[in-house]
Amino acid sequence: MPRLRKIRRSFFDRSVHEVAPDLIGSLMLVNGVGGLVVEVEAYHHTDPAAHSYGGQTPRNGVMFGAPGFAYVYRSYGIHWCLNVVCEPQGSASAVLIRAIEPTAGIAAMQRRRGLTDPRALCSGPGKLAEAMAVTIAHNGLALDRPPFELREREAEPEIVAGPRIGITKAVDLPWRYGLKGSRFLSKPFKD
DNA sequence: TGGGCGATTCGCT
DNA sequence: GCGAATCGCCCAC
Repeated sequence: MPRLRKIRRSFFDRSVHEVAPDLIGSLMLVNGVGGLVVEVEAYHHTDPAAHSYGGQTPRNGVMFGAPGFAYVYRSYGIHWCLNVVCEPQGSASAVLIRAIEPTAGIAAMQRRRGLTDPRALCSGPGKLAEAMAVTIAHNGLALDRPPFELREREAEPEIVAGPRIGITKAVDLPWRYGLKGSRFLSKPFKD
């Protein structure tokens, strides 16, 4: 397997609507555990569904900082969700990582998740955070340094888009992106 | 200081 | 398909 090019922090210094689809197919590892990104969602600061929409708070502070850093928050009081901050500093926009196709450290993920089916390990934002052991401790960490490792995809994949999941505002915006035909999505895309 | 809510998941029907 | 679990965050009081 050829050595994949490392994703630099400048990769994220672009519109979420460019970064989000460009992340599909890339390799994301945390302490060597992870796989290929197959599903993401874009959250723009002008978007009522974005955490940053109502202004800066202690929770979402990282979103207002520099691009290329991890924004981690707790969802429903139970799960952790991993985002990557995008766009020029201060625009408070991010991409939520929603699903990953496991390729590395599968045994560790199976142990953390308490199940073995590879398709169930990372098919949802809370699931992949648990499988990759992402917590609030990762909030604000740079994505181009350990424990994170991101590598560019080799070829341009076929990408599908659709409405985002689990939100109550701006529900019609088609800002969910996925790898076409992937069996590792949190939910199938409607054709 | 307190109540409502949420970028979810899982088990049960 | 539906609803409970579960708790940090945030704004109103």
